Amino acid sequence: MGISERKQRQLEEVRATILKQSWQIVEEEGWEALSIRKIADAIEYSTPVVYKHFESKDAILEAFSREGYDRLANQLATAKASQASPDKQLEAISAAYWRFAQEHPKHYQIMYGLGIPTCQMVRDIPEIRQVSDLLHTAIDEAIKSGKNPDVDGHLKAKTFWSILHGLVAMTMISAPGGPEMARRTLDDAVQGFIKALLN
Amino acid sequence: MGISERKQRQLEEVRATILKQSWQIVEEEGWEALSIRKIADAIEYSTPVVYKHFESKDAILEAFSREGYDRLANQLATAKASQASPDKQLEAISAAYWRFAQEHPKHYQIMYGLGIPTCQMVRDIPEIRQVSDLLHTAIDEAIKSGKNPDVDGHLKAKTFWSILHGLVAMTMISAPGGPEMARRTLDDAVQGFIKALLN
DNA sequence: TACTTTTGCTGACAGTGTTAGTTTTTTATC
DNA sequence: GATAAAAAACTAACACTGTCAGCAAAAGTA
Repeated sequence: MGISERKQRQLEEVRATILKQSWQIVEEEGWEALSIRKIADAIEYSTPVVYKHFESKDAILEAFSREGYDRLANQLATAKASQASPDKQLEAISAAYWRFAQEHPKHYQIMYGLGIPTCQMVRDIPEIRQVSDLLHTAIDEAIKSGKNPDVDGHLKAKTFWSILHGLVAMTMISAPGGPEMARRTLDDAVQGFIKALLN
Repeated sequence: MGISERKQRQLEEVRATILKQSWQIVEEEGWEALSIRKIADAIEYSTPVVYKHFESKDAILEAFSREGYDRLANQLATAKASQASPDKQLEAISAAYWRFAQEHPKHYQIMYGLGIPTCQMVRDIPEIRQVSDLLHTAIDEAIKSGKNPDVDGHLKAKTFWSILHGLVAMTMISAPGGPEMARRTLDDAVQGFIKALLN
């Protein structure tokens, strides 16, 4: 009965090929150039085959969005683990966040809907929780280690995330002065935030 | 020879109607629902007429983007003028920035390409300079009034703008806890920023 | 081999931005 | 007022898009 297993394998193989070829199109021509027909052409199947694996084009975008959040969470986690003190951890996290956006701009764009029509419901993608939780715990730990342990961690986590995203987004849409200037801006903002956080 | 003047007037009238009807479509159905054919239908002309007034759909989007930056600049200017001390001015500016995004979310979306395919070249829209200049002078004045007059104004202005945009963008794409929570986050971040700015 | 199920393809629908070519309307001249 | 010239607007198409119903082909089962 290994026959249905082979079918299963082939099915997932096609699914993987769809994602792989889609990604190549996105990297080469950008998100707006990604179309179902182009995907079908690349995987050498007809268009309805794509719909056997993904309910809609939005579902494909969502898959990449999830993948992006997953990778981001991992990179933030290793960055956090690389440091001992909570304030150094926050610095490492912000650096990793920035690096992720620089190295995977296409991913970042769908994740945050920067200039491309995003799949709605970005919010309830479960992979986002990983990132959210990580930031929250990092902030909470930093607060505990600071001189003012009764600040609102939820509020501070939101602020932190907003600062990070704000700088990345502004850099992506205006992109002047190269990433050098933006990187210095990020460091400045994060330093100020941490200082205020720890009192 | 008032005949060509009347023509001119009629021409600009049609142009204004295009923008007006387009805006109504956007408000009612969102940016992704705005199409040339729908505009043509609304203004009761055929599609090529739209192209007599706007080179492309992107040009229409750009017009709204410019309008948005123009209004934002005005609102920030009056907010700034409402306060005397530089730190209060920064507070007023951030509040006005927030208010603009809340009251004109559709405008904000094209201006910063949040989830909609933006006209590229967002950066060299001249109206942006108004906003940019205003923020820079406000920051510079605050720096002069502070205890540390040799901090990098350009850097701080970028940070300030990024914080503002970051909070607005995060609120728009995730939109949890209502604007109440986000507003508190903004106040917190801005307070921290101003404190660090003035030393 | 005959039947059934799965799989994939063709072709269509309704929509998009954009433009070439043609018709209608308006203007100026006689 | 009729007529030729210029301006304006329209029709129809091209090349796309996401999506899906209906049909042909291949694969599995008996």
